[in-house]
Amino acid sequence: MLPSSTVENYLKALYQAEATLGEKALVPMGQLATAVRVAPGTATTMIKALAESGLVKYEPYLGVRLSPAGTKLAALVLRRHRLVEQFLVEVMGMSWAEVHEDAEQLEHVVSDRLIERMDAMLGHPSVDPHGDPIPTADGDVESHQYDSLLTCRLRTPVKMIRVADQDASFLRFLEEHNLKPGQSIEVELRDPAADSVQLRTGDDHRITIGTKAASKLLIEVV
Amino acid sequence: MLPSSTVENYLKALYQAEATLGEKALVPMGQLATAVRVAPGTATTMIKALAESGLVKYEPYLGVRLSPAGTKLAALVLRRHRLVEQFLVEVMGMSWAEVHEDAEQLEHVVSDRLIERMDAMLGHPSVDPHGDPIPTADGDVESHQYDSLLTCRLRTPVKMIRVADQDASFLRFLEEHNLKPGQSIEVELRDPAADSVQLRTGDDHRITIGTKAASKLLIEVV
DNA sequence: TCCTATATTTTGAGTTGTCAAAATGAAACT
DNA sequence: AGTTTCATTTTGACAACTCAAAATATAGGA
Ligand SMILES: [Mn+2]
Ligand SMILES: [Mn+2]
Ligand SMILES: [Mn+2]
Ligand SMILES: [Mn+2]
Repeated sequence: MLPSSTVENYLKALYQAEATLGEKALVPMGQLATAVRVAPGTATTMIKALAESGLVKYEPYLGVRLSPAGTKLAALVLRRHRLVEQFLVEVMGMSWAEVHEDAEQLEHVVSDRLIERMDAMLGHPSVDPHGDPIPTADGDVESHQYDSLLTCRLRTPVKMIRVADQDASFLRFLEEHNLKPGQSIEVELRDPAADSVQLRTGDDHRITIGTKAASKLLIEVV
Repeated sequence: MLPSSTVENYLKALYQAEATLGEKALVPMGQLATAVRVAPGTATTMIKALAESGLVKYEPYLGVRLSPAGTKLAALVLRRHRLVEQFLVEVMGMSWAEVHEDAEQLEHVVSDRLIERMDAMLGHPSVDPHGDPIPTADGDVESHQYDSLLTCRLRTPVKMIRVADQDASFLRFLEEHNLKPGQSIEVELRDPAADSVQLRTGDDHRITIGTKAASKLLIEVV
């Protein structure tokens, strides 16, 4: 049985939760329910079924973890999602702020044939428009641990790598200020009292953003 | 409530059945059930629900017909289907023989934004790769009545316009012999006893096909 | 240890879409 | 008119997914 879109969404949510929570941690049911926008009891029911079919390991009252099979399936959904996003931006000229919603649906219906065609047309990209890594067709991902503009050293040239947030208005804001993967940046000042971070971008613009926003902008020292 | 994929498939099937059956005729439940690949009783249940929501007119024991609202909805599904097919062929370089299956799924999830973007990239095409007309965004279609290679005059130059069959292996066969919309053709001979039709194509190839196949190739006198 | 706040599971129910098989209607043929 | 045939509808059931609200478990504080 090939997984329904619903199942794919649960698996993908778990995969992404595990990625931010750390490998060994169990994902709490509440968090999963929130992620897939469903009542807590609904998530419990679904997870028991997924455990039954071997896609997750379920520990009542503690949480869930993907099994190896579930992890692979989730990675393939993520591969489709990200390749579609990259395609919508690079080939169809859509804004990186608006591709997420479309990809959320398309990820469940694009065939292998189609997704591999997109991959080829894009020259086998390793990251999507937001800098998120694209899993291979076998489900392997290269996952780095990046610093953010909140944690990196001050007055040190860094390069933006990835945005860890899909919110459309946030992405539009970033686009307006040229804060996209590849951009060179320096953090000039952090003001904990003001909850703010002052940046200078490679094209010599100054912007001040909140610490929450800064933590979403992942970077690498040049 | 926006229609589910299931509802969209029923509406589209009705639309296409009405097109071949003739405007005023009711579509028999059996034919509809076959088209959407469902048991007869299932179609009855579904149609009663659609009648309830005003998308079809249902005459028990006689058949169904789309309401104006249902007709418009169906035309928009068909618009998405055909624009997607055209996109897959023209932009993604896929074969016209393999795009139907993908379009069958994509037609239910491509957003308005995305479909209009495709339409623009393709230069607002009026037909899809099989020569089927693409409805406008308001649901209007230009529907001609074409002769086929089975009904046209012998030894008279005609131009191929449309293939009235989506079967992949048939389409591959046609592709192999360059029998695509736009191709010039002449029917040299029809042999009712042999159930065959002999053709000469514009690029001077001779092919003999069955009458059933010939009836699927729609043409226009040059 | 007892109590309380919070997360999780259970229960009962509803929706959508489906089938197989029985019942029924319409039509066609003696 | 009576009977057979075929399409259609009805019935009863099930699978997948969901919710609200009640019941229960866990963990942290008193
Ligand atoms: Mn999704
Ligand atoms: Mn992304
Ligand atoms: Mn479809
Ligand atoms: Mn077509």
